[in-house]
Amino acid sequence: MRIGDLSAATGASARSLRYYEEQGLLSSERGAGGQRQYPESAVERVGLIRTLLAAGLSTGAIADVLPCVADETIRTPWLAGRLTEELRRIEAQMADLRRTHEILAGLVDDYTIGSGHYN
Amino acid sequence: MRIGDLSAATGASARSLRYYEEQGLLSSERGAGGQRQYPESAVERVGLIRTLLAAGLSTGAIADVLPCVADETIRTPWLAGRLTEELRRIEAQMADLRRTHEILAGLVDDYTIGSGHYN
DNA sequence: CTAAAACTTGACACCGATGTCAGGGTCAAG
DNA sequence: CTTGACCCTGACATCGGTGTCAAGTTTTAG
Repeated sequence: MRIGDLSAATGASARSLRYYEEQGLLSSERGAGGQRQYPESAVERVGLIRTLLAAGLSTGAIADVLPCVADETIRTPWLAGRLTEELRRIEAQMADLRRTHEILAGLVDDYTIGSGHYN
Repeated sequence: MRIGDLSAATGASARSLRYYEEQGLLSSERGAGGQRQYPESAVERVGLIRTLLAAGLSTGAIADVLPCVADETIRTPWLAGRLTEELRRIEAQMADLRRTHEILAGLVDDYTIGSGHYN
């Protein structure tokens, strides 16, 4: 498939797909005219990339982690450390979100109760 | 207290504190020489601002929500909508984080098991 | 009084993923 | 062949919170 097809299949813009390749997250064959050619499996890979991006991982972090996902035999101690580092970041971020969620949810509850009973 | 004290007390840089004021999140009295003067309560307020920022709320969103936190009588339907909007954003973000957390945690487990039993 | 420390405003720089535009190739259908 | 859709590279713009530097004012300690 060409870049437009992959874009349509994943929701990522062609710009983003080229960027992922530039950052080493995605590879492509080039046809005669120099146009990118992707295997079907690229759809899944882009999905994974987007998932990781959505969780706040940088392209650099993803570049570190992706080989590990692709080839399970690549398991260096360094990589394990890298993974747990990102896990800690995610856990911290979730804690931040929970705190704010509680605050805002509390306000909404007050509002609902207040408007229902007192306003 | 002056800006340096507030900075020390909250961990926010003086630059950030001025920025928060510029964005309408924080107010200050000005002394004779034009220097900012904060009440003790500012410490807590800055803490709240930072919590909300850490959860990914923009200064604009915080500006919308803060009056509501400060004065509980301010409860317009619009504000309730604004709050739930942010709540949904936060929930979506937590879902993204959970997905990635599972992926990465799975890899770490594989690594641990693998190194323990097979490597 | 003086020097250092703290403050003021204003401006510019950064990061990182993405948008967008320009100028030029490629490909498929008529 | 031609035309329109698609693709290529390269470059510059964007956003938002923060860092940082500059030049000038205020406060505080000696």
